[in-house]
Amino acid sequence: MPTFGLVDCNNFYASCERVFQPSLIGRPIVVLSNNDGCVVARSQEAKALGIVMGVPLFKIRDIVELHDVVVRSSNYALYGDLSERVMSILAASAPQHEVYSIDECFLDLDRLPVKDLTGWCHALRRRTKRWTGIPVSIGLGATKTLSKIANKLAKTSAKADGVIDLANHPEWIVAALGKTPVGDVWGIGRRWSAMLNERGITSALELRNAQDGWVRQRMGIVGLRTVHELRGIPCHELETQPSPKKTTCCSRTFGHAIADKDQVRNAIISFAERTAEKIRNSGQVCGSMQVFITTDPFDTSAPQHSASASTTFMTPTADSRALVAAAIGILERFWRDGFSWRKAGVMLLDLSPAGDIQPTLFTNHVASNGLMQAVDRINDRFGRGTIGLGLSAKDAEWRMRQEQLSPHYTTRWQDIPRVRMSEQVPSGAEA
DNA sequence: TCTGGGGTCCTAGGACCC
DNA sequence: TCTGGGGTCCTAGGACCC
Repeated sequence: MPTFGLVDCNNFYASCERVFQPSLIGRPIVVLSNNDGCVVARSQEAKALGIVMGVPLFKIRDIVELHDVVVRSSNYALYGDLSERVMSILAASAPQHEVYSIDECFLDLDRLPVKDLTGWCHALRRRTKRWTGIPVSIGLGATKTLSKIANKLAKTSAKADGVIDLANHPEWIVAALGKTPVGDVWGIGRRWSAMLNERGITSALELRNAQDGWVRQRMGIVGLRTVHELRGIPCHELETQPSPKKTTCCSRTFGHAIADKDQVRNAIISFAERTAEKIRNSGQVCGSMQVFITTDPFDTSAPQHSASASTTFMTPTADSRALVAAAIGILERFWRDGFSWRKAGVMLLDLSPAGDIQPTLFTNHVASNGLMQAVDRINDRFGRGTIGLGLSAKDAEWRMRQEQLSPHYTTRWQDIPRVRMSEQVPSGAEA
């Protein structure tokens, strides 16, 4: 029987905010989405106040004021960097591992020369906390799905102290599944949860006991795999090699709706530049591109419309100039006056390794690659957007709001925290 | 007033082929 | 009158994840 471990950082974004600002410990914190729109992360204290995931900030203004909730814009530079630190500790502890998301990592604990797995997990928790400041919980199970459930229980059970092993305690499984709402099972989202509830299946245990044929018919092969995983039959392997992306996307909701074509074009241009940087960074080229714009679905008084179109490249490319030109061309094709646009995006599709390009007679890859490499190096060294195609204004109206942004403590020299020494050191000394 | 962004996989149906 | 069987590829849409 395999043993999967799932390490999950507790309230990750909120915990990151606390690492360099310990005065936030014990206080309710919410972290907002881009544009400071919705709540995307909450500290335990904020969850206890009844603030739910995804709620728009303006709907919880009263709670925020009444309980003095700390509000932060999302600081992905900080979260990404702390994530890498946590993951490197996990990688050193369990060589066979899969970084599953910014705050989660699956571990293969089978071949570990360890007798007391629970003790080993507690030690790993302590080490991660001490070295990074980030608290984690660890769940163990015979499948990924079961390790997810174990992890969730490890977070909520006071007795568990952050670690629960369902793999070596099969006698706990029925109770664990019985108290897990079916919607909390990995792979069961809102739609399926509602459908299952309607049919009297409310717990993970009831889902585990459902008939295969029925599950296959209602939820397809994907749902059936989840049910098998609940029974301890692994259907999802550990993926130790991150697989290359097949698509990539850059999209934004604008600060406010925009009717002016030039401004929308400027936004599209910078999205196209950003996606181009992304795929060059991963050593890929794209075979086709899609551009889309939509009006504000929440503004019921305004006429609604969404438009999108795509184009295919004769030779796959990652050249900013080619991608920006293509994006502008696509926008021209579907642009319509008379609407106020609220969101736009550029998607690159059919990504493939840059080395696989079949050159044609009509493109000069060597010159293109050299220029793009120079651009990327300059931006890497002096900051994103230092140089570009000179078409997109820095202070454009569509740029996102980030009014509560914490410093980039670990990734920007001028933001490095300063530590003031205590009395016994001459005043003014800083480290 | 104010509502995120970036991905994956699967399936059904249509076009087309022999 | 009576109109097969088997396959591929592509796309749009729906479900899910963090």
